[in-house]
Amino acid sequence: MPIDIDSLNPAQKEAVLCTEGPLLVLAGAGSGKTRVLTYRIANLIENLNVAPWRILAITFTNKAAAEMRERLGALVGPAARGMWVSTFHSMCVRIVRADAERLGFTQSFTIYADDDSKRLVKDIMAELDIDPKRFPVNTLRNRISTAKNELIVPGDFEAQAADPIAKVAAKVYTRLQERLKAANAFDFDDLLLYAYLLLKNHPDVLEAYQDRFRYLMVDEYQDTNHAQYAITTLLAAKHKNIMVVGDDDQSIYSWRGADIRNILEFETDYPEAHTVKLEQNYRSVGNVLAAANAVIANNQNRKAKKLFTSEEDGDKIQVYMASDERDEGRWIAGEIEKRKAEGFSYNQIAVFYRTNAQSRMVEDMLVRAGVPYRIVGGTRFFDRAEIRDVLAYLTLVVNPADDMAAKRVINVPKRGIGKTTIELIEREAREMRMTFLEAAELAIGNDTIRLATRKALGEFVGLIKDASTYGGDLRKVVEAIIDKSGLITALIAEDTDEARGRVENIQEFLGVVDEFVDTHDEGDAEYAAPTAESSQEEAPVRVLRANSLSDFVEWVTLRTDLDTMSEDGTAVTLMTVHSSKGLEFDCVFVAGMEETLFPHSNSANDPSGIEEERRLAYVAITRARKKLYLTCAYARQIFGQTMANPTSRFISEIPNELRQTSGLGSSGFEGTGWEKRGSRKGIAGSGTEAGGGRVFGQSSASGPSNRPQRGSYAAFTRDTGKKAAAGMAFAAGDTVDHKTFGRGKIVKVDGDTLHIKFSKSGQTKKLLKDYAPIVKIG
DNA sequence: TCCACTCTACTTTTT
DNA sequence: GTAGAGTGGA
Repeated sequence: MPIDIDSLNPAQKEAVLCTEGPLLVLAGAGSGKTRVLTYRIANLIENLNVAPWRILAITFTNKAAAEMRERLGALVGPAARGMWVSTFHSMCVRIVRADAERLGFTQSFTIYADDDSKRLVKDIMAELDIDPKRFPVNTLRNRISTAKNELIVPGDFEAQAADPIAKVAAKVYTRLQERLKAANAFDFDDLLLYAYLLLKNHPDVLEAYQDRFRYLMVDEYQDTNHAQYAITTLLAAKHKNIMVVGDDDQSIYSWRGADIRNILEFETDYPEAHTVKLEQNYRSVGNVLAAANAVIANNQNRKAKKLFTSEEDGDKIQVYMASDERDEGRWIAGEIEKRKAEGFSYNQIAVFYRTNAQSRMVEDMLVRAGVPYRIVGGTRFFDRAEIRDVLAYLTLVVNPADDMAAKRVINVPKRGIGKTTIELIEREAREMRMTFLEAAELAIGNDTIRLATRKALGEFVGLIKDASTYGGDLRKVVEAIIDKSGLITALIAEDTDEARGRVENIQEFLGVVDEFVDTHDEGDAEYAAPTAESSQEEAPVRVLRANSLSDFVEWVTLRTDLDTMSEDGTAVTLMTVHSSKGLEFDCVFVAGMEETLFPHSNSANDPSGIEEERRLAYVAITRARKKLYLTCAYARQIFGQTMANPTSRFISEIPNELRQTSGLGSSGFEGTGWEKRGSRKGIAGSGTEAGGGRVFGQSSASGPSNRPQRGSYAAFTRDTGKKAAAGMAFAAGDTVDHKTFGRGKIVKVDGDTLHIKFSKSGQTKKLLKDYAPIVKIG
């Protein structure tokens, strides 16, 4: 299939045809950089006869990788399969896995997701007797993470630790690495760190990769941190065929260690580098682009460039000043409906916000307006307790040395193995230098423990051991493990809506298994890492096998909700500005455009912080193809307190003639309808009979069945006149449903105070009728 | 050992 | 306003 290079503009063409030597592509937002990347690869394969497996393309998200693979498939057909198109993290897993023994790990290592590693750090702090009040877990973790991203190993970190926090962090860091190694596990940062160390310290390994990958391409280069920079530099050192694509104006991850200098100084690193600027924007209408240019022009530290378009001007940027966040959400919902009536699809509309916490009110208002939506990020599917439990079981089967996983589920569901027993096992494990699971097995014969507990231990250990012998169909294996774990049985026994929701989530998880099996069949494009021993001409071998539990666990740990964002179903997309990078929508709303929120107060103090916030604003604006809305609220509840903050400077940085302002009392919304009714949560619930849609706010732990992703919008249809609790009449004898306490009966009404006896707890509580999240159901 | 209640800190962004 | 940790009672 010949590729049509003439369809590219001159700058794009230049980037595609410049295949040898270092190349820096400065690609403005919407300038067709993915097209350039894919065409460049296709050109290498089709016209220059480069073997696909000599090409390495690195992206930041799995979604971007998948998209690129798909586009390449369309351009070059099956040849695309031999290529490594992956994220930094999955590439590093592959590299590290191939030579795990050299790093002191075994091939069956597992990866600690964020909360696992946090638990581990807490554990270590307890072990080292560190006061979490003086040294907050997250502060220490950030220090350690930064160190790892800077490729500083514990020894060096300890040596250069100056302040008290660093000294403590150094101790924790040292112990953390020991514990991780003992658990045969890596955390996210370790994947990069160890991949680097492997390449750095083993010249034979490095050479194998250098010879294998003659052409390197790195997307979103502005977001690379030092470790990623060092890895690519090593890989490219021999042949110097490295192309990096990025936009310094879209660098929004410096807090995560991304170093904008990597892109700004590319030309210093490679003096012979060729540079191409892509400045024609094919995405946005003129006014949107002009607004973006105007905002970003306020940044000092950037490479000069100015995007242009041949599109028409389009509508002005709409600025809406709401009275508060409720009004803001309501207005957004109303505008969405108007655009929908004009023919926009919900799929092409997105609402962005700076912080996840803001999503609540927007969600609430969309629910009330009957607008279907899906949330990307925030309380993530894979972070839900029940899903993490299932994952812990699977992880433990793959890697029995994973102590965090073992401790997580040894008493989930409840088996009567309590704190005392767990501490005993831990002590034993430490003294005998064995894994937690081994120590647990040993404890079965320990007659200082109650017989019932020992029996439970035996069952638990037995179930993990048995599970490792299961074979065959992956889905069957996973189902069997879940079944034997007793998780579902226990949840069903709970017999609450919440538990039913959790069961649903676990069932949905099985759908994820199917997805893995489906996407890792014949058409898969993942190939084995070369090891130092393997000959470089060896035919590539696929490594992510569709029927392998360990491969599934790896895949699932490295994926995020963003990757799961399904296209099916029609719904408005809600997400943080950060998650929006790389996406585009016809119609974009950015909520919360106020000082202290956006720019966020945490960034207000230093100029570089403000510049990053401004880049974030730039990213948000440039996602819009046709229509852009910026909204702010005069007053907003932050932390339960009402705050009034001035309008974001980013709004005033947009020239007056490009924007159109409305709001603040002008729309006559006062007391007109559904948006005013009731307290924020729970009131819109349309009854709570089994199967009825509960519409309680999407709080992470309490509403497992409320996750509005993946097409489950049934619960989010328009609320047809259920009364709010405020103003609702209650009488003794009424049955009500409470958001957290479940069903209860009103035993007494005392003015505004309701005395409700809840059947689940058997307790009687006093609740205020206007504020309690309750619905009358009979 | 488990449960329920109280208190506190939290909210920037995530591969 | 809320999730998580910590505490004390059953």
